[in-house]
This record gives sequence, C-alpha cells and structure tokens, in this order.
Amino acid sequence: MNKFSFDLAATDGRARTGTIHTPRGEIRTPAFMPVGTAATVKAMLPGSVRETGADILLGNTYHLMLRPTAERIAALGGLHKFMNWDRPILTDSGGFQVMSLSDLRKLTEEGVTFKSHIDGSKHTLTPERSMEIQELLGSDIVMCFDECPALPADRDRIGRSMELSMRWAARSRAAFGDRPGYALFGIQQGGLEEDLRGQSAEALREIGFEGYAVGGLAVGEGQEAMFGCLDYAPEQLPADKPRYLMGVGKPDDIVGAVARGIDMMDCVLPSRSGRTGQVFTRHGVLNIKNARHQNDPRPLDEDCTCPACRGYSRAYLHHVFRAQEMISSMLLTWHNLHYYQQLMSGMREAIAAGTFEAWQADFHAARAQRDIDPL
RNA sequence: GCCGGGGUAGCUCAAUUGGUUAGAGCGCGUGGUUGUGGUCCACGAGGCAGUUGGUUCGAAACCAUCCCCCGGUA
Repeated sequence: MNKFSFDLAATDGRARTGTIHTPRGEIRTPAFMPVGTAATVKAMLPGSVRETGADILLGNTYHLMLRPTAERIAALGGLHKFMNWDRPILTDSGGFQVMSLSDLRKLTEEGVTFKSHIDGSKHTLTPERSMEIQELLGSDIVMCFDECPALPADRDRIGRSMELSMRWAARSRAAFGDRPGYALFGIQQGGLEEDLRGQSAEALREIGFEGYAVGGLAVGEGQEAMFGCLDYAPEQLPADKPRYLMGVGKPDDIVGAVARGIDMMDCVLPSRSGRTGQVFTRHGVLNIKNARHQNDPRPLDEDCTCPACRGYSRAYLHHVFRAQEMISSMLLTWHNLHYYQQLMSGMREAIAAGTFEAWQADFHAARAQRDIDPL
C-alpha cells in the first residue's frame, strides 16, 4: 500500500480506535507520538523508542531549520535516515515556536521572522517555507504553518489569530500540493470559543486535508477548560480522518482526550520529565528527586516491565539523578515512554472490546490508590 | 619563629567602610513544567559572625587575646 489512509476499526462512545496506513508503516490509534524535536528523542536510541511501542515520532521544523538545516538533512538522505528511524515521522511546522519563542520573533501576514536563539541570526518562516522544509526533511505527516496563541487571550485576538491561521492553512495546502503517501494536516484554532472553533473547522474542511489537528490547547487554560473545548471541537472535524490533539499531555489529559474522540497526541512530558525526575506510574506522579526515595529498594512500579523497573531500585534511580548521571535520563525517559505506550495500548484494546468506560474507571481507581509512599 | 592575607549559611563569597530583621550563587527541602531553548520558574529551611575580653548609645566591621587556614621567608 503506497498511500496514506485511515481505517476506523471501532468506536466506544466518542472514543475511537483504528489504524493509519502510511508507506513507512502503520500507526495504531489512539496513538501517542514521542517528541524528537532535534532529530532525537532525547536520551533514547530509536530502537528503544520503538520497543516502548511507538509507531511514529515528531520532529520540529524550526529547530531543524536552524541546526543542522533542512538542506543538510536532505543532502544526507532525509530525516529518517539521518536519525535512524525508518517508521513514520510527523513534523511540527514551527507554529508552536511562534508562541514559545514569542520574544524572539516578529509576526506579519506573510509569516514569522525569528531571531535564532542560538546565534541571533534571522530566519523567516512562511507557510510556503515551512512546507518546503518539511518536504526536505521527508516528513510523512506535515503540519500546516499556524499561529498558536497563548491562553488566556481575549476573543478578538483569538479570532484574528484563527483567521490568520486559516489563510496560512490555505497557503500551506497550495504549497504542499498533493503528494501520494504523504499527508498534510490542517490545524483548528479558535481558543475556547465554540463558534470560532466551528468557523475554523469549516475553513479547514473546505480546503481539505488528510487529517485534522486541534491546536491551541494545553497552553495555559487548565484541564477543565480544555476538556470543555474537547467536548465539541473534535466533532466539528471530519469523522473519517485522523484527529490529532497537539501537545497533550499528562496521562489523565490523554485519557480524557481519547474519550472525547481524539486519535493522535504528542507531548514532551514523558521525555522531558524523564530528564527532570518526574516519573509517571499507574498510581500517579512520583518525583525521584525526593529525599524519601534514597533508601527505597523497590522499583518505580512493581508491575512495569521496562528496563528501569526490571533492573533498578528507586534508591539507585534517586542516586543517579542526584549525581546527574546520564543513565538517569535514559532510564526515566524509557520508563515514562513505556508507561505512556502501555496506556495507549490499554485504551486501544478497551475501545475495541467496547469496555472503555470500565477501563477508565480502573485507570482513575489506580491513581486514587497512592501506594507510592515510602516504606 | 617572623612578615603578609584571611576566618560570615553545607560550599564559594558579599555587605555603600560603626547604624533597623547580615545577603547572593551553588547545594539542600518541596512544588510547577503539555505541537522540548538539555531547561527554566516559584516557594522554603539553614547563621550564638573562629575564641575570649574590651571600646561605643550601637560591632560582622575598631582594639587586644588566643586558636585555625593560606602565601612568603628563616
């Protein structure tokens, strides 16, 4: 099969499970996509990321554009070969950096000019240039160039921003064209305003994309407000195409999003937290920095089968974290990614079996049962 | 032994030259981190000022004393 397609296998309530087919392999949904911004999932070998169960990784247009540059990656055979990952890659367009690096850029109708955080040099990203870079990288799923505004923001600002993103979506589509086997995803904006989200969805459907993202969430609004938005936003998007919630989230955010009809998610949390000592387990968050772990011989999670839990005590993981040894980032990142992928496969099975509601009850019950306290 | 410099938070050091409740960075303790600027941010604990005595309304600061550290020198 040499094309990009999405097969919906089952639904349970609003939750869905299925498969995205790409020439580079299948993506089982709901999918969690680890973030590999700079052509690496930090502290992990690609084979290890695959072992946790990941079907697809993220890369980033802005960061790779600055270093080592898209042209260099293309000359070296593309991003897959460059980073030794032969499965699908989704690249963010740089739209998120319009927000996260907001004091280093200037925004106009044409696009965004960034002042490099590395050497101060100027780089302009337009919808057209973002498409060009993502094609040079060889990205399987290309994201439209958008503006992701921080929340809270007033309705006027959100509306103007959304309209700009929709004009950029049309330009992105025109620049990308139609490339069999590759996908371009549109990104819905509109903040927490239902009607603006609806207008945005309408604009995207008119343009037509291989998948649709809910953008502009998890940017400061809180879980309750985000869920409120997800109660309508996914259903404003086409049901027969993948729905991608960008940048989310914590485990309970992910479960809530899947319950509301989301098929794909990405988040830096499991990998970044792996480097900052925050550990995700069935029973909630455990902070390996805490002094109370220094004599604890137990693994992070008795039932986890990841290398960190099979071979090492909390006391050891505490020690190597405090000593800033590299193995700390490696083991904790591995554990977190493994936990996230277990979460996803659990949800996929439950949705397929029609038992997702009971699965969610178990999920929340395990978190309420906090047996992560010291011995 | 003599000459010089120095002893302030666990560590490295400040303090407009005698004036309210002695500060910072790191470390320590605890949160936070959602399309990754290998981070960053927030809050907290921690001091009988080497010793003893003196001068003064008032001393980390001035004087004396002893103890310790560093450099030089015999």
